[in-house]
Amino acid sequence: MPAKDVPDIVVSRLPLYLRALSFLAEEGLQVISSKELGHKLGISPAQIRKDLSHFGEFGKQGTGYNIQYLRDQLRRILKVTEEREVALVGAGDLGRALMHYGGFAGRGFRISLVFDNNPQKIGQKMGPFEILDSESIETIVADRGIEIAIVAVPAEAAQEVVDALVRAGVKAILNYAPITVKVPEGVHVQYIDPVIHLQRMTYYL
Amino acid sequence: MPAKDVPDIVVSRLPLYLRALSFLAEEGLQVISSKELGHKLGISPAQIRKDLSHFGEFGKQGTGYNIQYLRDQLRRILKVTEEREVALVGAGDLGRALMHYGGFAGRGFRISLVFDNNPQKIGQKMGPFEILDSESIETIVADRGIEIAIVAVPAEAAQEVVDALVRAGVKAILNYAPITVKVPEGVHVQYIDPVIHLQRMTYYL
DNA sequence: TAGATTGTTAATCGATTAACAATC
DNA sequence: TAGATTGTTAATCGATTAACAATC
Repeated sequence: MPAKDVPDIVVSRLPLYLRALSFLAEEGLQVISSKELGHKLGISPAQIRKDLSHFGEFGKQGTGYNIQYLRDQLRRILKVTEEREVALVGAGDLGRALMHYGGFAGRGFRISLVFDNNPQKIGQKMGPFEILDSESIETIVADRGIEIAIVAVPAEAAQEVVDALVRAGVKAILNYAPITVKVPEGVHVQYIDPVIHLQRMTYYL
Repeated sequence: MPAKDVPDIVVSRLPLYLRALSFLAEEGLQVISSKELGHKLGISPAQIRKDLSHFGEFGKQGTGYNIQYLRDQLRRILKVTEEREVALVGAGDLGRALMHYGGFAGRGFRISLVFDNNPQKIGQKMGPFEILDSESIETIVADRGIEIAIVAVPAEAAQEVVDALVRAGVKAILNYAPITVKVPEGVHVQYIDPVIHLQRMTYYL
């Protein structure tokens, strides 16, 4: 359904547009131009128009973009119109923080399973969920048809967890472990490592 | 000291090289070629060589790169040879997780101040630190000469916190709040929003 | 020496920007 | 209508890759 040859870098900006538009819609605003939106995001107006043009015509000459309409279109393009179930692996401090994070709701995601390999933790409650044994990732995640997972385990355990998730049919993994993991073609991985982000700035100090 | 015109995108990859090399050094390996390193990181060998060539000649023909040596050079280039003090703003679940995160030590950073604006929390202990009043960011961070901060507060409070940090002289901000913030020229911001990363993958599902 | 791999140049590829006709 | 802004084309800019002489 989506155009087959949209550059990844264009896709990577769409969530930023969506986030800004959702905020503007909450503020009750109706319309925004590429110029104004670009100013808010630090992106050129031409780039915003070009990015959106890969998916259709969403604006109106002389006026700009209807905020609610464009937001809804972006949700559709990014396939986050419904909340998708997410499996969380790792019930440490980070896992707990993610569990309690209020920012998933309304943006397309809902954590609905939590796994850990620590016998002390398995069977205990974290938030509304019972912590499940990591050994059961493959069967339970597959049964539930979950396609998205968040990995919040130590580096040493990450590849093994990712392998289990892949076998369970997961296609999108957000990896907090500070290691590059191997996945087969067709499985997507995004990385969050705060130290990497910090080191990207210290160069300029 | 660093070459003035190294592209940002090149700088952004250096921390990934450093992370991989540190891991390889811990494993006790001595030497690696651009081909092998590229394979581990999913980056072309030519790109690794080109990236490094912006900063000097670190390899040896026919052999590759001495792992410890290149690691040390990257630490120097990225200015993470010493541990730098980091101010953390936000003592919620995420702030606590960051506080307890063991991954900063040895990679150039050490959280050394924690702020929050909640009177219930101010004065309490979190980890080894007393939680300080956000009102005092400007004076305390400036006094300590801290240049790096992590913002882990709700979106509504983020711009205000960032403004205070900038006034305190902070030059590098890692922002976990789901909002694009305005900063003056010369102040660097990196963003971590798990939902953005997840939405970058749902497009492909 | 033969084999391997670097550092670098030139070619290719792709992304961003500028400009403007179309049009609301 | 006059003014504003889109969608798109073409030009520019920049990044990646291929190729290879140098050399360990």
